[in-house]
Amino acid sequence: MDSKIFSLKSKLEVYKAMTGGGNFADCPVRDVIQGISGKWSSLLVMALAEKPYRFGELRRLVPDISQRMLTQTLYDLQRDGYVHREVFPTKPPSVEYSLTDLGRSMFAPLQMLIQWAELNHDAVREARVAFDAAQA
Amino acid sequence: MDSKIFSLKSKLEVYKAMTGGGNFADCPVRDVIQGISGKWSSLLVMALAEKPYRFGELRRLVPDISQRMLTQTLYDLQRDGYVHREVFPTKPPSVEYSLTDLGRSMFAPLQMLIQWAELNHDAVREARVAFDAAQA
DNA sequence: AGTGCTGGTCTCTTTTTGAGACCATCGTTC
DNA sequence: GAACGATGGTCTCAAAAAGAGACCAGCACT
Repeated sequence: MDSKIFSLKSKLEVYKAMTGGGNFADCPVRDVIQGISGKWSSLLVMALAEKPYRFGELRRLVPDISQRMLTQTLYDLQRDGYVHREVFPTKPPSVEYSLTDLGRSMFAPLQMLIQWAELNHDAVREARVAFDAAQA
Repeated sequence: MDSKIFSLKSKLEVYKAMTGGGNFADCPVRDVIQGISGKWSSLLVMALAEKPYRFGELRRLVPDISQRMLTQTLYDLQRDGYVHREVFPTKPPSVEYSLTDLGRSMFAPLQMLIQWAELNHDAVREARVAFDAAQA
């Protein structure tokens, strides 16, 4: 792990990085973030961070993903270089998905967000309840 | 900031946290993550981390968001407790959006991911090009 | 011959998103 | 005094994305 990702920048610097210096569209950072902010991407990266999985295993692990979205999300993750796909010539052929080095390096900061969520999901749930009560 | 979010857990622990101990559906961590993994959520949190903004300012800052999605994403962020909405009785009324304490505490780990993206967007772009070339 | 497992694709329906018109009110301008 | 712009939205309709489930080929086992 490169420790530089832990060296905090000022909010303004981060802001400029994401916006591309004042222009929110056509920004590479935003492009990368949106690539991993899909509904299933982080979940699959998380699963594969534990160990490599085969297609059917992932499907059983995440029961509420459709086969279609599993195929497509894995394809997108592979295209962006986070996931490696390997076909084994068994009968029938089996396919194993695993994180690449890039994927593992991305999982490190993602883990921070997951830990935050773990510590704060109560606060979020309470905020929702309070908000819905105030609306009614 | 609670420094505990920086104390790394094992991958397996994180995995169990997100899956709810083996069950990927009905998991509070996953619920929170999916709430902030929408297409526009992180972008708006980022903008508001710099300073509070008014509705129209956000719209001009993020030119490719529709008014409809801006309204709805801000509503969702407010409901989950990340964003505070304040109406000022000017003529016509103006509305200011700002991060709550919860929103600011969530922005800290999000920032890690943004920094990772900033450092690695070249690698991702190259992976895409290589993948597309291999497919053709 | 029938059944199951593999990792998908194809089609159809429902949900989500995007594009753009419309709205009420007030201040300013012509 | 009538037109215009700015405020922060909502409403409708079209397009895109996602979910549900049928289907497929090949081989093993019974």
